[in-house]
Amino acid sequence: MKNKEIADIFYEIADLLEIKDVKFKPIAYRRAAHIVESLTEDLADIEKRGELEEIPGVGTHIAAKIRELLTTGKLAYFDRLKSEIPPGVLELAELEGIGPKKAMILNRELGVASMETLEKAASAGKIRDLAGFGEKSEKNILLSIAAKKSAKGRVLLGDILPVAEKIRDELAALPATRQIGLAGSIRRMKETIGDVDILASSPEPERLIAAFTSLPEVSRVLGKGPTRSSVVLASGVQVDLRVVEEDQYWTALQYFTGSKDHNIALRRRALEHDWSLSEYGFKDLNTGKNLAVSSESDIYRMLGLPFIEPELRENRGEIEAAEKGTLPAVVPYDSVRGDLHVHTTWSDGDDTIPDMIAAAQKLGYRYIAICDHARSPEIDRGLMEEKIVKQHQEIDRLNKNLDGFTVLSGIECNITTEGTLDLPDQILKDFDIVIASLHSKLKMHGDEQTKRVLDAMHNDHVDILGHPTGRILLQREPAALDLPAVFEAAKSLGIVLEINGYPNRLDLADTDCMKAREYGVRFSIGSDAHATRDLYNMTLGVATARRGWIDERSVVNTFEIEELRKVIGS
DNA sequence: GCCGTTTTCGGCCCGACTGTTTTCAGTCG
Repeated sequence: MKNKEIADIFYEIADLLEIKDVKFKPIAYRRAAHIVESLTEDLADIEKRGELEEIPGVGTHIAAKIRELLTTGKLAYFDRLKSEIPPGVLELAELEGIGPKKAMILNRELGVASMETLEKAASAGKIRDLAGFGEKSEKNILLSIAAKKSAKGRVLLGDILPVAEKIRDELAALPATRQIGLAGSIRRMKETIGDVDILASSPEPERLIAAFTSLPEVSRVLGKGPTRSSVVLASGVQVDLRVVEEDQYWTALQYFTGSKDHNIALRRRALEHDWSLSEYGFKDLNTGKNLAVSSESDIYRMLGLPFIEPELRENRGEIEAAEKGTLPAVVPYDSVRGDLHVHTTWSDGDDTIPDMIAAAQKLGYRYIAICDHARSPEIDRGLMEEKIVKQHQEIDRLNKNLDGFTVLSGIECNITTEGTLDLPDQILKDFDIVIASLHSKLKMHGDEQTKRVLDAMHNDHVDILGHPTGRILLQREPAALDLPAVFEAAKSLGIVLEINGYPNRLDLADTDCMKAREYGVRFSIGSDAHATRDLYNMTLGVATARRGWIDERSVVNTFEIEELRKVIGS
């Protein structure tokens, strides 16, 4: 049984215990689940060494449950819990405004066990008579059900980030606004976003909130108070605005950036100093006085820690690493010198090579690698061999007239089901850079899939493994690869692993980056641009690398062209 | 159920908003 499956069971146990109104255990299970999920080693291996109990958050009882799951694949305690909770109650508790308590009351009093039966009961006016409910809650339940039905759930960071930035900028322009910034998961640059958090300070919070709720993008106002408001956009995305006093902005920004687990860990730490940390600041519990803070760095410094970048705040060991001074200096957004994965009209791109050069120069890049697709059964706009010669002639011609900028001739090859590439070696040798990528048969069995990728990596001409797992966010699971074997091979063969910045790929994923970096491999961040506007995907790729704890020297496209050429042997 | 340079027992992050109440529970983030 894999770590992820065990973590999921612990998460569900936490939910079930919460429904049963058991105190504190849900926190313990959730904490254990979170830590298990972010381990870089298999629980089975840790168990073999008898070191389960040394995992933070895992004590005698949870360790025993991990052992039971590893050996039998089942957990009696989990099965018993499930049998004690009426089916459907968990589903009810997922509705906005319904928690464990109300879900249980609805089930007990009305026999409601699904969204459908709840909708019927609400429509029939049966809910308003229950103790603790009223007409308003009945109406809100119907609204929540409608919202749930139409909700797309999480959205891609790349889709929502520009929208959020626009709203932020609109509010920033108001006279009532002092400081303003994005917070929450969007500031941490998580690959998908549930809702958007915006934090502001203002001497006139009500005025700011009134402006916010009447923005043209807003389709429904969920709540509106003197310090916070929630709205839903026409796209179905929820946006929360909090307004605080100016001197509370930094602690509030830290607080609302999260993650929740990161904050809980920080607050624990604050309590060790007899301080209470909240969005309103530090409070000395002995004197009752507030401690001044004038930046986010101040908060970390007071807790004896260096500043922790928002992208790292996931409670994946960043606090411990910060404490030990082993936190990596993650790759800066402005350190990228070029883009190594760019398509053009030569294959399935929308813009020409000169267009892409001009756009790249605007971004301050020193080079780009044109990596159009090779012709494959899967890619019908890919390049035939005779066109490759012509493309190289164009690139040579363009390079002669460029000063301080280099166009590298590259190709994105498809890895065939047999683990070969779709171009012969005598052609591959003429490229500066060769990316090998999976585009088809992503559901192959794990052993076969891994062999296929490893075989391709053994081709001497391959420089980069493109979007290594082939996942499509919210759509397609990653291929069942033995990633440790791939990382090992990348290290020994000198193959660079791509962090693909295309909004629905972000592949390698942040957590895979964290694992890969332990092997000492190198990465390239590529936009996979199919048009000039896509070059901005680089930001998403860098964000993913940062979330994966990758430093600048591990990313080859932060190198100047001479050093890059040495790495890719061109 | 976990954890301990103030604890092996007694804590476990903390505040806003809503809708139900007539002082507060539940939910959310």
